[in-house]
Amino acid sequence: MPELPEVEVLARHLAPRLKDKVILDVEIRRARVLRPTPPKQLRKTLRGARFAGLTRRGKYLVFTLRAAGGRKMLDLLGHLGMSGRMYLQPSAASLPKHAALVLRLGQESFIFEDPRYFGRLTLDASVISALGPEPLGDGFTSDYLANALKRSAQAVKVKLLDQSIVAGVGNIYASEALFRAGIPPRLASRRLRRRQVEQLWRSVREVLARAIRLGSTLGLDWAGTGNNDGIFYYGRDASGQEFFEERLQVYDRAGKPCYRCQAPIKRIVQGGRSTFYCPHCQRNGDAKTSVDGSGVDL
DNA sequence: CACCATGTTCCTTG
DNA sequence: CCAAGGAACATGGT
Repeated sequence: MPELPEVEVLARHLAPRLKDKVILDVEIRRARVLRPTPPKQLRKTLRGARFAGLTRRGKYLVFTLRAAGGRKMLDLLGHLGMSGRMYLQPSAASLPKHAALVLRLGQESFIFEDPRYFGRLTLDASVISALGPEPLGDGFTSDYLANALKRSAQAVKVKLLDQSIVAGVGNIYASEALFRAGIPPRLASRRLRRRQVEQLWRSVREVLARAIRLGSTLGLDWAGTGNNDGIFYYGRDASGQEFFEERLQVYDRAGKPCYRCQAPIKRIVQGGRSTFYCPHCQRNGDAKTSVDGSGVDL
């Protein structure tokens, strides 16, 4: 379930529930997700530690813990990969099939499950330093983006997925942001005009901010027992209806009519990943390409 | 059976 | 040295 908005909503959800909880025991069921931390070290470090804070950086969760007994603080890094989930459940409940790691907190247990085991929960925080600025933070300006794009011949869509340029944009919101900005995904990033960079910069922020807002109001079922399993790309509301208040405009809509112009949405492959776009709304003409250039709306 | 999937990392090629 | 492309990771859904 991962991209910046989902991770952000998850962090907000978990933070107050984990605060001050003590890790009584650690069950490692798939050591692969700890990489590169050795299981023994993780167990020793976490046992007796107390949750102090939870933040997000890019698509990573950063759990801050106070080490057992001492005043030493440590960071535990979480990443959901493609299919990961993290949630609390009653300790007596049975574990999901693909539980990778369980932290026993008393009445409740913290579960990290991930069918594909691409996700991570590790003491190695080195990856964080390679991340670009937070798209919703002050470090991400249109000047910064212009500079980051200006020398590369790589397609702008591929560039948006580069976590060292901006942290947290994934395959879904990259397509969404380009649609909103009216920019063709195959355009070489160095070919963007200044106005397009500006629109892209704004669109990235708007698309992510809207998704966070949507996810914050859904009443998600983090354990995945119901319809709303914490993924809010797709999903249904309480009555089983697909909720569709202006959600995804192009992603996974190949062949369906563009909401803006009715032209069929196209799917192409870039860097081995699907890209969806509207061939009519996202042309490189100079004129009125922006789908929505109005309010900043954060 | 075939193909697709929200992500990252490693290896090869140019 | 760097940029770009592709495979690998592992499982499930359609």
